[in-house]
Amino acid sequence: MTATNNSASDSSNTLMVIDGHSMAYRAFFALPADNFQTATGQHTNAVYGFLNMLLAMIREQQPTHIAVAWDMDTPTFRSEQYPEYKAGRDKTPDEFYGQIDLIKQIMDALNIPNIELDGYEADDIVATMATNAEEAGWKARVVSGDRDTFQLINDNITVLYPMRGVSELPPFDAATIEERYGVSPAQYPDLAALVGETADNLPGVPGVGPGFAARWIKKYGGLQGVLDNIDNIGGKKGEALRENLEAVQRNRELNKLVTNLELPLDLDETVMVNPDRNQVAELFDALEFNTIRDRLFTTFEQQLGTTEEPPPAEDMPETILIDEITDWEAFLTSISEPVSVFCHITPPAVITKRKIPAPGDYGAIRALGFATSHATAVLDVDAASEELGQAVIAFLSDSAYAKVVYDLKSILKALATTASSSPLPARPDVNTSIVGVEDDVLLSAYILQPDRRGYDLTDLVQTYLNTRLESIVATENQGQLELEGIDDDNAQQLAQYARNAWMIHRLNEVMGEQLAERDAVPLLHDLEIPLSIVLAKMELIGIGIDRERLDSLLAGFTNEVEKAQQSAFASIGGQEVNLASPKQLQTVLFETLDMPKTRRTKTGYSTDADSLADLLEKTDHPFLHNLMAFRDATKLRQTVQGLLDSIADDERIHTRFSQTAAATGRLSSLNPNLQNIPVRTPAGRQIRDIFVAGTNPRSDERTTLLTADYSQIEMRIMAHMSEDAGLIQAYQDGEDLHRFVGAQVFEVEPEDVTTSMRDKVKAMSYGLAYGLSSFGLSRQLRISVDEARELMTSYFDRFGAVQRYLRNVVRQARKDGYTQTMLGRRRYLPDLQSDNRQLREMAERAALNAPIQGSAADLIKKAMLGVQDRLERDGLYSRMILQVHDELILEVIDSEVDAAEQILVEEMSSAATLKVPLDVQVGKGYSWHEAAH
DNA sequence: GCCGTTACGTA
DNA sequence: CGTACGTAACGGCT
Repeated sequence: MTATNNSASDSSNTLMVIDGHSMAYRAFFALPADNFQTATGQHTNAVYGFLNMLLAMIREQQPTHIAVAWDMDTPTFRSEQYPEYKAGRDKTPDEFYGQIDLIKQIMDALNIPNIELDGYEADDIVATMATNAEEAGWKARVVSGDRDTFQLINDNITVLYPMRGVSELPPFDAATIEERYGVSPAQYPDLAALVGETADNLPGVPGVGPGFAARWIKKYGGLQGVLDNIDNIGGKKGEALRENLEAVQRNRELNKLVTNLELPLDLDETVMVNPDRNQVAELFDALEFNTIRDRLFTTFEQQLGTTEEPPPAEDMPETILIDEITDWEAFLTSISEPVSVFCHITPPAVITKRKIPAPGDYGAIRALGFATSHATAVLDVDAASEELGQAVIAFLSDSAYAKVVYDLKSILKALATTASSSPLPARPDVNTSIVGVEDDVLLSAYILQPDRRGYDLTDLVQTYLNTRLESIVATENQGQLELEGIDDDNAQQLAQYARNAWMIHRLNEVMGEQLAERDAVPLLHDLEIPLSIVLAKMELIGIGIDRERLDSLLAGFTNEVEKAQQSAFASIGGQEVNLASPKQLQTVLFETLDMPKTRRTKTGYSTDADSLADLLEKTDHPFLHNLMAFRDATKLRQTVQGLLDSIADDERIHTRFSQTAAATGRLSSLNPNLQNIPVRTPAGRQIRDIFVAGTNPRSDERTTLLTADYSQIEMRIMAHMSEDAGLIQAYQDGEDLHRFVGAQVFEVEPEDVTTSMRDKVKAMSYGLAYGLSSFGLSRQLRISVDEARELMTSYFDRFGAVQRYLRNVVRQARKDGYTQTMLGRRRYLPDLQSDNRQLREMAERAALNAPIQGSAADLIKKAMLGVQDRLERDGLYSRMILQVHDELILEVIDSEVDAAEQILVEEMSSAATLKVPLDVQVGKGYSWHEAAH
């Protein structure tokens, strides 16, 4: 965007210049600070109010140019002339702290200049700019809560003055001033000088208000006239005027705004341009601003004349439409480098009632875009001949052609299930459907930035290429199909797919370089990409479900919910409240029943399980017991209902493993989440019992579930990384770790370690990797903070290397800016440098945990590749179906149980060679519950 | 309908 | 005032 249409003489230009501090301060008092706080305690009410005001002003005033003027902390000519100037003001509230700086950062991101000038106030900058604008033949709009700016008003300059907080900013023109004060704008400072300005600590003439002052000014034509006739003014007020003559003259000098400052930038440089979306997104993420984000972009787009034209694909080679086999052959022969392939996958059907994708539906590939550095092409699958379809399939499975894709796993799944009637018939063999994938830019982005929130192609293009992809087509990671910004014309849609392929091509170039720089290429090539293929298989296979038992569980839990609810109502005298509403519960517990207050939350007092347990101890009220039973039962019912809704047509559940969700490198599971199926309570374990061994398509044999989990993987990784001799010895000797540690810490013989001792050191050991504090430990163990502190001290006395390691992890992370796992997976933690203590300490705990949790994730991912490879190479029919962080679940046919078990143990325990053994425990059974050991 | 909050399941 | 996740319900907002 250039300023070509905004030359300095253009009379259609409107400059909006804002007195930043004045507006921020108004916004601060207009919105409750308590309601605008980030998780880390930074207040944002002034920032939010300011932005809202800014957007409203852009919409209403439609400026072509914007600038924000700021006061500096340094003395001004006014304070030098009159030291009491602005003295005696109330102290700025603590909650205001930091908000000015945030606003300035946002202005930077919006490419709106922040202007400040040593020795002058924002007002003077505002005055100079408005005057300059007028001289250039522009209009000017001054946004300020300082009435001194009224003196600037004329035909071309209007002041927008905040009323009712910052929600209304009516324009003040000459008529408004005349009407309100009875003087012209030019005379307003005369009036103000007589009346005085409390806010600036400028007393005027006692007893003289705006009314009298206006009358004098009218009569004598201005302050000068008043002073010339000072002896003709009678009465007490005349007397007072004569006595305060100096103050009035001083006031008039001080409230005169400077209009001829040397500014650090030209008017033209305030032209509105597009915001830096990345910077805005980053700031808004930190500020937890979500709804205002779109409003901001829309406002800017509308004001700037809608669309940013430049197609994101500068330098993009011309696109050819492939609709004949000869086109395809010509395209192929021209290729001498990896081909970027974009697959347009129709989104799966959605169950409208619950807004979830239909279980087991992975969509179909309807179009493909292709790109290399010198060619782009697009192919409409529906319009393709069978011959052309076959040619594409051959290309995809040909390892001679290297490929770059976005979201390999989704493509493999769609390809595996596309209807056989399509020119692109189903390619159920995930091993061969696409071969030669050199990069999946989705996975590359994850490795480069594992704590991003979204990895939509649009977002990646924005971040890495700094361009916009107007609309792109949905895949698994994007959610929905929307083609905004282009018309229905099929050709245009197809062109978009080619552009997407081109973007993938360019992303690959940029990201490939970054990955190479940080030696992360093996992590992509040898771990994440092959894992994507394994995960695609696991998702396609799914896990067997005993629907009948699940149905009866639902009935049982529903019944329990009902019973608990009735008892709960009965125990509070028949009052019917919504037990699922924390708000209503608060009323019952803390008002009706007048129970002691619990932990504070944002909206009142906590009613979580811990708090209820505390209350039960204190009050022994039956309502609490019933409420807890209700909570338990609803949670279980909800889990069961969720599972029932996710059963696919093959009577199995196909969870989706997200490979890009967890910042530490772990997988996550969704739709449904099979990584949080209950296991601790008997009722919960009933749910594990409905996950069963199902039928194997290649065998008539009976099947069994085999589970294998790493024993204390994170503790072992800590022992390995810290090289703590005691811990390593204990693991090598195969001792009961917690008993061993307990014996050391409490200085008793291992056989004399009591359950209570063991529990304490166990909690401590587990807590270590999370950055547990003595306070946290005391809470968890329900012991005093002193006792917890003693426990920690004697723990670290015995295992000093662990403490040194943990400290060192944080220190190194602070130095490097990131942590690293055993396979070199990085997590960047900029907050380690934050001034905000809460933020910084959170980052420190994350730094502590990330290498441990992340290395464990690395290990099991590596093990999964090993297990899958062995199963296939050994020709087994058994299949890996689930991963739950430190556990793998296989569905094996009975004749392969021993072989599969051996593979699991071997591959999992050899995933890495540590200074301690990697113990793997295996269990088998018909159900997941039975297979637990 | 969207979104933040609260609550709770897992490793 | 212990890390990492996903899901669901409520209730205020648009």
